[in-house]
Amino acid sequence: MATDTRDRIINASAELFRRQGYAGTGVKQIVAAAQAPFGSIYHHFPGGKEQIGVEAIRDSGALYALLIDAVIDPAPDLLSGVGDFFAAAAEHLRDSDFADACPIATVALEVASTSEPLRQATDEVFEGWLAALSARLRCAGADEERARAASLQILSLLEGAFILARASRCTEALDAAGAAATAAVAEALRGPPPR
Amino acid sequence: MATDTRDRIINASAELFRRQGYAGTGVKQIVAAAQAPFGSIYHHFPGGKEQIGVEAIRDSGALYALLIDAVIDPAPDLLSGVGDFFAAAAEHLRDSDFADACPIATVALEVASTSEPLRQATDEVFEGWLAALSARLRCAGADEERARAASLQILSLLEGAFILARASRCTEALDAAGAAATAAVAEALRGPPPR
DNA sequence: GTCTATAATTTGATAGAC
DNA sequence: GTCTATCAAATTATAGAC
Repeated sequence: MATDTRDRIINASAELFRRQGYAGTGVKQIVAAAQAPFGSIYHHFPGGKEQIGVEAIRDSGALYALLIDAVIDPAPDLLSGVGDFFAAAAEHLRDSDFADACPIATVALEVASTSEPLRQATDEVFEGWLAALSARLRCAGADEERARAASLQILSLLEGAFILARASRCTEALDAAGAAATAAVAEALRGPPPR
Repeated sequence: MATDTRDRIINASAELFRRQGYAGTGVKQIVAAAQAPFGSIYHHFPGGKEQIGVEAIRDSGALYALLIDAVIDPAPDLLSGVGDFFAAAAEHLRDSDFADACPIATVALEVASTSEPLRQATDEVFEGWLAALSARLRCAGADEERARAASLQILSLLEGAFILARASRCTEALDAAGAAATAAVAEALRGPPPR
């Protein structure tokens, strides 16, 4: 199939970018991992490495959004769902020898000041995740403003804890962050405090 | 002076790594920014780029620790001190056109799975910051366990919010994270809840 | 010891044979 | 349309002139 090669290239790129970053991953390394001939890169992606980057970021973002659904939605309530997600993230990180954390965080930091197309792609992915989180908080009863703030806090906690966990090769930070994230959910659902 | 060149190389490297990451910064770019001749790199740093990386990470870490002191210690109490730090971080980020966030986060993610010496350097820097935060929380009355957890939460919030802020070119995430961080401080100082 | 010139390799990208 | 051979430029690193 013709598009099969294309998919393999995107998947391989996404995985490599997640672990080594954008600049640290060469196009040759990508085609080797995707078991694709070198020239096919520029047949399927006329925009070269940057186009691959944009598509890999979007693809990773959509896939991770599905993961969020899959872990949070089966939980009895949002509070435990968020807690479950941090626990699952910690487990997956350990199982991957501390390689697989956020699929786009490394690239996001690398390209924030060096490539507008890539920066925008990471921004859109983050905003998508935030919208999904925020919608769930609103469904659970939080008002718009609190839902947005809590979503930002939860995602910040997750992303920051991923950094500390990968650097220390230990999931302690994810445990602490998970506790703070569930606290943020509880706070958002508590509603405006009586004064 | 002989060591002056060395310092300029480290300073220039630290600045470039902060904005573009480790893999995205070439040795030639470093010597150009440091206004140093190319050969002097390997005179002062026989270990090459990786040695420069380790020293730049350590140097950045020590400098940022001083900044933490400078912002938090003048505050009337730890709670407002932590709040001040997030506000100062947001201002500095805006002033640098969203380039200057955490000095080592980008590198930390890049090297976590690719270079043990660099990974260890980032780990030590993070642990140093956590120790400084934890000591302040203990001074303010938190017990050891709560001080450690709150420190991890605060640093995770800061690092994660930096990612979102750089990607979105907007400091909204830092504001939300700052609020959660002060809440974490308050929680840690509240002591064990009566049961 | 400072620095230039260059080595050896790898980078992203292209041309053109099949 | 698939893939090989190759390009020019950039990469880290070294040798050796001064």
